[in-house]
Amino acid sequence: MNTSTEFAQRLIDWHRDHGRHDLPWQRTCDPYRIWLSEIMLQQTQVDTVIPYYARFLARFPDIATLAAAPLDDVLALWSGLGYYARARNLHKAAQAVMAVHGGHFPARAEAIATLPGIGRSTAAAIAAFAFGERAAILDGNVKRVLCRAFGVDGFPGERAVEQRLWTLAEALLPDADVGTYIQAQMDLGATLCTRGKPACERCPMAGLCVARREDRIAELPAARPRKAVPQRHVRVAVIHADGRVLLERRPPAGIWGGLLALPEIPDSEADAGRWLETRFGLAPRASRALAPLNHAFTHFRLEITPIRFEVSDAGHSVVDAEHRWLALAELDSAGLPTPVRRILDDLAGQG
DNA sequence: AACGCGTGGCC
DNA sequence: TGGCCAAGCGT
Repeated sequence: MNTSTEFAQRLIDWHRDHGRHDLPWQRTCDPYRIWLSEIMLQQTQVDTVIPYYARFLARFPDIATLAAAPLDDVLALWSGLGYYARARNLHKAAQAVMAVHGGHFPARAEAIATLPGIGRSTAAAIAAFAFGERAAILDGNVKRVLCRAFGVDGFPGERAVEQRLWTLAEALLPDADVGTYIQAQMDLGATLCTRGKPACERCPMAGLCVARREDRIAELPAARPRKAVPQRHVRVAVIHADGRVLLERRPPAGIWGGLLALPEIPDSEADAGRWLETRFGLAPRASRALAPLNHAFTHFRLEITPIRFEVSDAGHSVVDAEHRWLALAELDSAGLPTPVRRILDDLAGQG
Protein backbone atom coordinates (compact mmCIF):
# COMPACT_ATOMS: atom_id res chain seq x y z
CA MET A 1 0.00 0.00 0.00
CA ASN A 2 1.56 3.33 -1.02
CA THR A 3 1.52 6.47 1.09
CA SER A 4 -1.40 8.20 -0.60
CA THR A 5 -3.62 5.12 -0.45
CA GLU A 6 -2.75 4.69 3.20
CA PHE A 7 -3.38 8.36 3.94
CA ALA A 8 -6.93 8.23 2.56
CA GLN A 9 -7.74 4.86 4.08
CA ARG A 10 -6.58 5.84 7.56
CA LEU A 11 -8.62 9.01 7.36
CA ILE A 12 -11.76 7.22 6.24
CA ASP A 13 -11.36 4.56 8.94
CA TRP A 14 -10.86 7.23 11.58
CA HIS A 15 -13.89 9.18 10.41
CA ARG A 16 -16.25 6.23 10.84
CA ASP A 17 -15.82 6.27 14.63
CA HIS A 18 -14.54 9.77 15.36
CA GLY A 19 -15.84 12.08 12.66
CA ARG A 20 -18.79 14.47 12.87
CA HIS A 21 -21.95 12.94 11.44
CA ASP A 22 -24.78 15.07 12.81
CA LEU A 23 -24.13 18.62 11.64
CA PRO A 24 -27.29 20.27 10.26
CA TRP A 25 -26.01 20.14 6.65
CA GLN A 26 -25.04 16.49 6.76
CA ARG A 27 -27.25 13.51 5.98
CA THR A 28 -28.63 15.37 2.97
CA CYS A 29 -27.84 15.23 -0.73
CA ASP A 30 -29.76 18.43 -1.48
CA PRO A 31 -27.18 20.55 -3.31
CA TYR A 32 -28.88 23.74 -2.12
CA ARG A 33 -28.49 22.86 1.55
CA ILE A 34 -24.91 21.75 1.02
CA TRP A 35 -24.11 24.85 -1.02
CA LEU A 36 -25.58 27.16 1.62
CA SER A 37 -23.56 25.48 4.36
CA GLU A 38 -20.34 25.73 2.38
CA ILE A 39 -20.83 29.45 1.76
CA MET A 40 -21.73 30.22 5.37
CA LEU A 41 -18.76 28.19 6.58
CA GLN A 42 -16.23 30.15 4.53
CA GLN A 43 -13.89 31.75 7.08
CA THR A 44 -16.53 31.10 9.71
CA GLN A 45 -16.69 28.49 12.45
CA VAL A 46 -19.32 25.79 12.74
CA ASP A 47 -20.81 27.01 16.02
CA THR A 48 -21.30 30.48 14.60
CA VAL A 49 -22.99 29.20 11.45
CA ILE A 50 -25.56 26.80 12.95
CA PRO A 51 -28.21 29.34 14.07
CA TYR A 52 -27.84 31.41 10.89
CA TYR A 53 -28.19 28.28 8.77
CA ALA A 54 -31.44 27.26 10.45
CA ARG A 55 -33.00 30.72 10.15
CA PHE A 56 -31.94 31.10 6.53
CA LEU A 57 -33.41 27.74 5.48
CA ALA A 58 -36.64 28.44 7.31
CA ARG A 59 -37.10 31.63 5.29
CA PHE A 60 -35.58 30.37 2.01
CA PRO A 61 -36.27 26.60 1.87
CA ASP A 62 -35.21 26.20 -1.76
CA ILE A 63 -33.37 27.91 -4.58
CA ALA A 64 -36.51 29.25 -6.24
CA THR A 65 -37.60 31.01 -3.05
CA LEU A 66 -34.15 32.49 -2.57
CA ALA A 67 -33.92 33.66 -6.17
CA ALA A 68 -37.31 35.38 -5.97
CA ALA A 69 -36.60 37.18 -2.69
CA PRO A 70 -35.46 40.81 -2.44
CA LEU A 71 -31.75 41.17 -1.73
CA ASP A 72 -32.59 43.15 1.41
CA ASP A 73 -34.34 40.09 2.86
CA VAL A 74 -31.29 37.96 2.15
CA LEU A 75 -28.93 40.49 3.72
CA ALA A 76 -31.21 40.76 6.74
CA LEU A 77 -30.75 37.05 7.46
CA TRP A 78 -27.01 37.38 6.89
CA SER A 79 -26.75 40.37 9.22
CA GLY A 80 -24.06 39.69 11.81
CA LEU A 81 -22.39 36.87 9.89
CA GLY A 82 -19.94 39.10 8.04
CA TYR A 83 -18.36 38.94 4.59
CA TYR A 84 -21.59 40.19 3.06
CA ALA A 85 -20.39 39.62 -0.51
CA ARG A 86 -21.17 35.98 0.24
CA ALA A 87 -24.86 36.83 0.63
CA ARG A 88 -24.96 39.01 -2.49
CA ASN A 89 -23.24 36.28 -4.52
CA LEU A 90 -25.49 33.59 -3.08
CA HIS A 91 -28.55 35.54 -4.17
CA LYS A 92 -27.10 36.21 -7.61
CA ALA A 93 -26.12 32.57 -8.03
CA ALA A 94 -29.62 31.41 -7.09
CA GLN A 95 -31.01 33.61 -9.84
CA ALA A 96 -28.44 32.17 -12.26
CA VAL A 97 -29.49 28.62 -11.36
CA MET A 98 -33.09 29.54 -12.16
CA ALA A 99 -32.30 31.43 -15.35
CA VAL A 100 -29.40 29.44 -16.80
CA HIS A 101 -29.90 25.95 -15.40
CA GLY A 102 -33.69 25.76 -15.38
CA GLY A 103 -33.82 25.64 -11.59
CA HIS A 104 -31.56 22.58 -11.38
CA PHE A 105 -28.30 23.02 -9.52
CA PRO A 106 -25.44 22.02 -11.85
CA ALA A 107 -23.85 18.69 -10.97
CA ARG A 108 -20.27 18.99 -12.19
CA ALA A 109 -17.67 20.86 -10.15
CA GLU A 110 -16.49 22.70 -13.21
CA ALA A 111 -19.99 24.06 -13.86
CA ILE A 112 -20.63 24.76 -10.18
CA ALA A 113 -17.47 26.89 -10.01
CA THR A 114 -18.85 29.28 -12.63
CA LEU A 115 -21.52 30.46 -10.17
CA PRO A 116 -20.71 33.68 -8.28
CA GLY A 117 -19.15 33.16 -4.87
CA ILE A 118 -18.20 29.54 -5.58
CA GLY A 119 -14.50 28.92 -6.11
CA ARG A 120 -12.57 25.76 -6.80
CA SER A 121 -12.69 24.32 -3.28
CA THR A 122 -16.34 25.08 -2.57
CA ALA A 123 -17.36 23.71 -5.98
CA ALA A 124 -15.47 20.50 -5.28
CA ALA A 125 -17.09 20.11 -1.86
CA ILE A 126 -20.60 20.54 -3.27
CA ALA A 127 -19.91 18.18 -6.19
CA ALA A 128 -18.50 15.54 -3.88
CA PHE A 129 -21.15 15.75 -1.15
CA ALA A 130 -24.20 16.17 -3.39
CA PHE A 131 -23.20 14.24 -6.50
CA GLY A 132 -20.34 11.94 -5.48
CA GLU A 133 -17.83 13.53 -7.82
CA ARG A 134 -14.17 12.72 -7.27
CA ALA A 135 -12.80 16.21 -6.64
CA ALA A 136 -10.26 17.57 -4.17
CA ILE A 137 -10.94 20.42 -1.75
CA LEU A 138 -8.40 22.77 -0.18
CA ASP A 139 -9.84 24.72 2.72
CA GLY A 140 -8.11 25.89 5.88
CA ASN A 141 -8.48 22.52 7.57
CA VAL A 142 -7.02 20.58 4.67
CA LYS A 143 -4.17 23.06 4.29
CA ARG A 144 -3.25 22.65 7.95
CA VAL A 145 -3.43 18.85 7.83
CA LEU A 146 -1.37 18.61 4.63
CA CYS A 147 1.25 21.15 5.73
CA ARG A 148 1.86 19.15 8.88
CA ALA A 149 1.53 15.63 7.53
CA PHE A 150 3.86 16.31 4.60
CA GLY A 151 6.05 19.01 6.14
CA VAL A 152 5.09 21.74 3.66
CA ASP A 153 6.89 25.00 4.48
CA GLY A 154 5.74 28.52 3.67
CA PHE A 155 2.51 30.46 4.23
CA PRO A 156 -0.33 28.50 2.55
CA GLY A 157 -1.92 31.74 1.32
CA GLU A 158 1.07 32.28 -0.92
CA ARG A 159 0.58 31.28 -4.53
CA ALA A 160 3.38 28.73 -4.86
CA VAL A 161 2.59 27.00 -1.57
CA GLU A 162 -1.11 26.79 -2.40
CA GLN A 163 -0.32 25.33 -5.81
CA ARG A 164 1.80 22.64 -4.19
CA LEU A 165 -0.99 21.86 -1.75
CA TRP A 166 -3.54 21.52 -4.57
CA THR A 167 -1.24 19.04 -6.32
CA LEU A 168 -0.87 17.10 -3.10
CA ALA A 169 -4.61 17.14 -2.44
CA GLU A 170 -5.34 15.79 -5.92
CA ALA A 171 -2.72 13.04 -5.58
CA LEU A 172 -4.12 11.89 -2.24
CA LEU A 173 -7.71 11.57 -3.49
CA PRO A 174 -9.01 7.99 -3.10
CA ASP A 175 -10.86 6.22 -5.90
CA ALA A 176 -14.04 5.79 -3.87
CA ASP A 177 -15.80 7.32 -0.84
CA VAL A 178 -14.60 10.80 -1.76
CA GLY A 179 -17.39 12.51 0.15
CA THR A 180 -16.46 10.65 3.30
CA TYR A 181 -12.80 11.34 2.65
CA ILE A 182 -13.10 15.12 2.33
CA GLN A 183 -15.44 15.29 5.31
CA ALA A 184 -12.84 13.27 7.22
CA GLN A 185 -10.10 15.74 6.24
CA MET A 186 -12.14 18.66 7.55
CA ASP A 187 -13.13 16.82 10.72
CA LEU A 188 -9.53 15.91 11.46
CA GLY A 189 -8.47 19.53 10.96
CA ALA A 190 -11.33 20.89 13.03
CA THR A 191 -11.22 18.45 15.95
CA LEU A 192 -7.68 16.99 16.27
CA CYS A 193 -5.23 18.76 13.98
CA THR A 194 -6.17 22.18 15.31
CA ARG A 195 -3.98 25.25 15.11
CA GLY A 196 -3.01 25.33 18.77
CA LYS A 197 -2.52 22.20 20.90
CA PRO A 198 -3.33 19.53 18.31
CA ALA A 199 -4.24 16.12 19.80
CA CYS A 200 -1.45 14.16 18.10
CA GLU A 201 -1.77 11.26 20.54
CA ARG A 202 -5.22 10.51 19.12
CA CYS A 203 -4.36 11.28 15.48
CA PRO A 204 -4.55 8.45 12.94
CA MET A 205 -1.85 10.23 10.91
CA ALA A 206 0.69 10.51 13.73
CA GLY A 207 2.74 7.62 12.33
CA LEU A 208 3.40 9.32 9.00
CA CYS A 209 3.24 12.99 10.07
CA VAL A 210 6.41 14.83 9.08
CA ALA A 211 5.77 17.77 11.42
CA ARG A 212 5.41 15.39 14.35
CA ARG A 213 8.49 13.39 13.46
CA GLU A 214 10.55 16.57 13.10
CA ASP A 215 8.95 18.29 16.11
CA ARG A 216 7.62 21.18 14.02
CA ILE A 217 3.93 20.98 14.92
CA ALA A 218 3.88 24.53 16.27
CA GLU A 219 5.67 25.93 13.20
CA LEU A 220 3.42 24.39 10.55
CA PRO A 221 1.53 25.69 8.76
CA ALA A 222 3.57 28.90 8.59
CA ALA A 223 1.73 31.93 9.95
CA ARG A 224 0.48 34.72 7.74
CA PRO A 225 2.99 37.56 7.48
CA ARG A 226 1.19 40.38 9.30
CA LYS A 227 1.24 44.07 8.65
CA ALA A 228 0.21 46.67 11.21
CA VAL A 229 -3.55 47.24 11.03
CA PRO A 230 -4.48 50.87 10.43
CA GLN A 231 -6.71 52.75 12.89
CA ARG A 232 -9.55 54.68 11.27
CA HIS A 233 -12.14 57.06 12.70
CA VAL A 234 -15.58 57.91 11.46
CA ARG A 235 -18.55 59.96 12.64
CA VAL A 236 -21.98 58.58 11.86
CA ALA A 237 -25.34 60.30 12.13
CA VAL A 238 -28.10 58.82 14.29
CA ILE A 239 -31.00 60.83 12.89
CA HIS A 240 -33.97 60.14 15.11
CA ALA A 241 -37.60 61.10 14.66
CA ASP A 242 -40.80 59.53 15.97
CA GLY A 243 -39.07 56.30 16.99
CA ARG A 244 -37.43 55.95 13.58
CA VAL A 245 -33.86 56.31 12.41
CA LEU A 246 -32.63 57.30 8.96
CA LEU A 247 -30.46 54.63 7.31
CA GLU A 248 -28.47 54.85 4.11
CA ARG A 249 -27.50 52.00 1.81
CA ARG A 250 -23.76 51.34 1.59
CA PRO A 251 -22.15 51.29 -1.86
CA PRO A 252 -22.12 47.78 -3.39
CA ALA A 253 -18.34 47.42 -3.12
CA GLY A 254 -16.28 47.91 0.02
CA ILE A 255 -17.04 47.37 3.66
CA TRP A 256 -20.64 46.36 4.45
CA GLY A 257 -21.48 46.57 0.76
CA GLY A 258 -25.21 46.83 0.07
CA LEU A 259 -26.20 46.92 3.72
CA LEU A 260 -28.21 49.65 5.37
CA ALA A 261 -26.08 51.66 7.78
CA LEU A 262 -25.91 54.99 9.58
CA PRO A 263 -24.94 57.87 7.23
CA GLU A 264 -21.30 58.86 7.51
CA ILE A 265 -20.44 62.45 8.25
CA PRO A 266 -17.48 63.38 6.04
CA ASP A 267 -14.32 64.47 7.86
CA SER A 268 -14.41 67.70 5.87
CA GLU A 269 -17.61 68.72 7.66
CA ALA A 270 -16.55 70.50 10.84
CA ASP A 271 -20.15 71.38 11.78
CA ALA A 272 -22.27 68.22 11.88
CA GLY A 273 -25.50 70.20 12.27
CA ARG A 274 -24.77 72.20 9.15
CA TRP A 275 -23.97 68.98 7.29
CA LEU A 276 -27.35 67.53 8.28
CA GLU A 277 -29.10 70.63 6.99
CA THR A 278 -27.33 70.71 3.62
CA ARG A 279 -27.22 66.95 3.08
CA PHE A 280 -30.78 66.03 4.06
CA GLY A 281 -32.58 69.33 4.55
CA LEU A 282 -33.24 68.46 8.16
CA ALA A 283 -32.94 70.94 11.00
CA PRO A 284 -32.20 69.20 14.31
CA ARG A 285 -33.98 70.28 17.48
CA ALA A 286 -31.06 68.87 19.43
CA SER A 287 -27.81 67.02 18.84
CA ARG A 288 -25.14 65.38 20.95
CA ALA A 289 -22.19 63.05 20.53
CA LEU A 290 -22.78 59.55 21.89
CA ALA A 291 -20.08 57.33 23.38
CA PRO A 292 -17.59 56.22 20.70
CA LEU A 293 -17.28 52.50 20.07
CA ASN A 294 -14.41 50.48 18.67
CA HIS A 295 -14.86 47.78 16.08
CA ALA A 296 -12.02 45.49 15.01
CA PHE A 297 -11.93 44.13 11.48
CA THR A 298 -9.33 41.69 10.23
CA HIS A 299 -7.56 44.41 8.28
CA PHE A 300 -8.27 47.64 10.17
CA ARG A 301 -9.59 49.04 13.40
CA LEU A 302 -12.45 51.50 13.39
CA GLU A 303 -13.51 54.01 16.04
CA ILE A 304 -17.09 55.09 15.46
CA THR A 305 -18.45 58.28 17.00
CA PRO A 306 -22.24 58.43 16.69
CA ILE A 307 -23.80 61.90 16.65
CA ARG A 308 -27.43 61.81 17.65
CA PHE A 309 -29.85 64.30 16.06
CA GLU A 310 -33.46 64.85 17.02
CA VAL A 311 -35.59 65.90 14.05
CA SER A 312 -39.25 65.92 13.13
CA ASP A 313 -41.28 65.05 10.03
CA ALA A 314 -39.63 61.72 9.48
CA GLY A 315 -42.01 60.67 6.77
CA HIS A 316 -41.78 63.82 4.69
CA SER A 317 -38.20 63.90 3.55
CA VAL A 318 -35.34 61.75 2.35
CA VAL A 319 -37.30 58.88 0.89
CA ASP A 320 -35.61 57.10 -2.00
CA ALA A 321 -34.17 53.69 -2.83
CA GLU A 322 -30.93 54.42 -0.99
CA HIS A 323 -32.55 55.57 2.25
CA ARG A 324 -35.00 54.18 4.71
CA TRP A 325 -36.56 55.34 7.97
CA LEU A 326 -36.26 52.24 10.12
CA ALA A 327 -38.53 51.91 13.13
CA LEU A 328 -36.50 50.99 16.20
CA ALA A 329 -39.17 48.36 16.86
CA GLU A 330 -38.17 46.48 13.67
CA LEU A 331 -34.42 46.39 14.23
CA ASP A 332 -34.37 42.61 14.30
CA SER A 333 -35.56 42.21 10.75
CA ALA A 334 -33.14 44.64 9.11
CA GLY A 335 -29.86 43.89 7.38
CA LEU A 336 -27.44 45.93 9.47
CA PRO A 337 -23.72 45.66 10.18
CA THR A 338 -22.99 44.59 13.74
CA PRO A 339 -21.73 47.95 15.13
CA VAL A 340 -24.77 49.76 13.67
CA ARG A 341 -27.03 47.19 15.29
CA ARG A 342 -25.27 47.79 18.60
CA ILE A 343 -25.72 51.54 18.43
CA LEU A 344 -29.39 51.25 17.54
CA ASP A 345 -30.03 48.55 20.13
CA ASP A 346 -28.70 50.94 22.75
CA LEU A 347 -30.89 53.72 21.41
CA ALA A 348 -33.99 51.52 21.44
CA GLY A 349 -33.18 50.38 24.97
CA GLN A 350 -32.92 53.93 26.25
CA GLY A 351 -36.01 55.08 24.37
C1' DA B 1 -0.52 37.81 -7.21
C1' DA B 2 -1.35 40.15 -3.07
C1' DC B 3 -5.15 42.43 -0.98
C1' DG B 4 -10.01 43.58 0.60
C1' DC B 5 -13.63 41.64 2.83
C1' DG B 6 -16.80 40.76 9.14
C1' DT B 7 -17.37 38.77 13.16
C1' DG B 8 -16.71 36.25 17.41
C1' DG B 9 -13.81 33.28 20.19
C1' DC B 10 -9.61 32.20 22.24
C1' DC B 11 -5.64 33.09 25.23
C1' DT C 1 -6.20 43.73 26.51
C1' DG C 2 -4.79 42.95 21.55
C1' DG C 3 -3.26 39.69 18.17
C1' DC C 4 -4.51 35.79 15.77
C1' DC C 5 -7.47 33.00 13.25
C1' DA C 6 -11.93 30.20 11.32
C1' DA C 7 -15.18 25.05 5.85
C1' DG C 8 -12.29 31.29 0.57
C1' DC C 9 -13.55 34.18 -3.13
C1' DG C 10 -13.16 38.09 -6.33
C1' DT C 11 -10.29 41.29 -8.33
